[in-house]
Amino acid sequence: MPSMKDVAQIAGVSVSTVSRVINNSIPVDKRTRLRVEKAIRKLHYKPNLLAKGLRMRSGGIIGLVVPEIIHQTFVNFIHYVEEQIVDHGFDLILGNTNEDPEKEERFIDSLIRRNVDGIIFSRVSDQSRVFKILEKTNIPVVVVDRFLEKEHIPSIVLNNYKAGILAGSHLMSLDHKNIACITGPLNIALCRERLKGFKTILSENGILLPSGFIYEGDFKFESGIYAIKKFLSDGIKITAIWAQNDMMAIGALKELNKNHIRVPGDISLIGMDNISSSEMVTPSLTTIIQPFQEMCQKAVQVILNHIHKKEITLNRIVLEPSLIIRESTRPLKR
Amino acid sequence: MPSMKDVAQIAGVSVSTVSRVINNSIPVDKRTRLRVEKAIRKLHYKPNLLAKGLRMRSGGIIGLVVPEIIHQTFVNFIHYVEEQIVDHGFDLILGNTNEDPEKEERFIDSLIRRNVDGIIFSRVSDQSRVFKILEKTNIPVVVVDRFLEKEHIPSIVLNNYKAGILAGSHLMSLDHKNIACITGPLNIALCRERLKGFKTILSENGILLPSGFIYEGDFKFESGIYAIKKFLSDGIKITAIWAQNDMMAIGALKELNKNHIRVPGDISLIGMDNISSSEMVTPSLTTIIQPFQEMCQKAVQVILNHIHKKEITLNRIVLEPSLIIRESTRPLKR
DNA sequence: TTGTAAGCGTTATCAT
DNA sequence: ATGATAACGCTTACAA
Repeated sequence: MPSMKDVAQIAGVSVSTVSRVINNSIPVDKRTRLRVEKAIRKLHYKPNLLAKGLRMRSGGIIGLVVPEIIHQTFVNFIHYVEEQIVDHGFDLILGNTNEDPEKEERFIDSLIRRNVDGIIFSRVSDQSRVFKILEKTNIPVVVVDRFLEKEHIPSIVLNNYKAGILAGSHLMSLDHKNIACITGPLNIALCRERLKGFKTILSENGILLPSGFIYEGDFKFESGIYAIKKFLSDGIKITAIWAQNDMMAIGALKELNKNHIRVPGDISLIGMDNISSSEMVTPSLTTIIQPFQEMCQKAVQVILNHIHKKEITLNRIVLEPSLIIRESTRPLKR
Repeated sequence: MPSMKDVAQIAGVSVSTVSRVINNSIPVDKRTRLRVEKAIRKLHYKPNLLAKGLRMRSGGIIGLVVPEIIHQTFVNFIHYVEEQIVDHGFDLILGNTNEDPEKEERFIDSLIRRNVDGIIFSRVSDQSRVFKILEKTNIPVVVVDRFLEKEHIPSIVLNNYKAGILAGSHLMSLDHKNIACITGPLNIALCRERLKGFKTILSENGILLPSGFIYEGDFKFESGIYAIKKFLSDGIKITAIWAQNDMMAIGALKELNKNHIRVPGDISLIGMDNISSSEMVTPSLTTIIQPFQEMCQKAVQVILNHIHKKEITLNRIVLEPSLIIRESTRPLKR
């Protein structure tokens, strides 16, 4: 690979001039610029990014930390973040932590040592040690899909409370009164938020959500299956279910099918996330949409602001969910 | 961030000694080593990877090029490659090309300029220009899920012919005789291979696959839907279908459901890939498994061999598919 | 065994 | 407007 030196030699100038025409940092004579550009083309010269990154203390990369890759939510994040990142001329280093604090730390460590320009987290745990490490580095950081309570770290989240409201309202608008909920892990704040919104809107309309009607899952397909098994064995009478993500909704659907309970004939089912599978199953799922793309756009924007303006404009950005009605919900028949 | 210089100063040695204890490249006195290690701990020192990469001409990263992120197949690749990569102490830079040659080139370019240690491609086009660029760099390269005809580039692929055999055999073992196939894009060699295997085993057993029984799709959900629509409007009589990936199989399932054709009651359906959705739909899908994890392991192994031994051992690795029988296929009722 | 110094390929500060 | 030169943080002959 040719270096600036080679270009300089061919163009008959010094390396500094080459650097100047490349970054047009300082005005340079038209005729020498032309000579340099010609040499660059001739050699197919491209500046080495490690050298540049070393010198500028900025590696030209952004790190994305996910707790899991297979999960559809994070696939969305990876997809949209990558899109944004490269649009702004950065490269993306991806790290999967598997919720393992040690892997998390190793990855962050590696990023720091690469003079990373920013780090985007999705769904980190509140007590993650990495933030202590990052505090000393003034590397821009943003958390997607999770508020950090203690820290003053910029974050972008969905209005999860509102999601609960939407789900509840929709079901009630269809006259359902015996409603159950399959939640995500309730030690995750956003799940509690969702549930709170759901409960609130129901109770405002005189509908109770007894604890037996709530099943705490873990966002996985199997949770949906177990939830239905539980509801069935408990013998509770319901006509509608909200699962806090589509994966669990699809699990529920599967188990309902197995028990010859028709959706939406006998039970209306609503999910959340609008993952691609949600319109592939039969019946296609009514669900709550998270604006993943917008979330990622904001995340990158926050990072860029931080990089360029050295100042954080807005710490907490809240985006709104919306409802998409498909086949899995229908009015209660009397 | 502290540098070697700082460590050296505190330990009262030169930077070279520090470098030596870190890389234990050359024996160093026990007592000085201890002093250095203490200083390292005290400062929480970690070598800067850009400087190292610059000097060593090896960035400590591996690039992964995918044509699409959302697609389940590539999610699998990303997942398993990441796993392997970090296990071997590298970081992963992810690039999505969207099949756009320009994006492809920009990404490869960026990797080269980062002194990347190796590049893993999945499903590149044969005429991609990047290989010409890469030829001059002697950067280790490996292609997963695609043989490159012209080039002598190491690649790891599935025995797609065998996949066709497996699908066909299974269907015939269930006594099906009127069989259709929904293929991927037939300009992709692996799709032709799959079809060839399928046709071959059928014809060996006296079963023909008329061209009207073949629908060329594009691996997407919608293709499955269109295929069924076509079969139905053409009025062809079939009792079994092989879709060359699960996505299309699920699309087919959806459209069959819509037309009140029961699976597997009226039609047996078999897919390929074993994506997570394949066991979530009802009925769960009989499908052909690709050993994604093994493919990625091999890919990384090939890269590492190339890096260390400077010699390519094996150019083409072929892995075998297997069949998993679930609910969507059953013996033909007479 | 350890230190000195050159070099990896840039950018930035100073002169000129 | 341009050119030396130091610096970024590391590895590695070569000397000592």
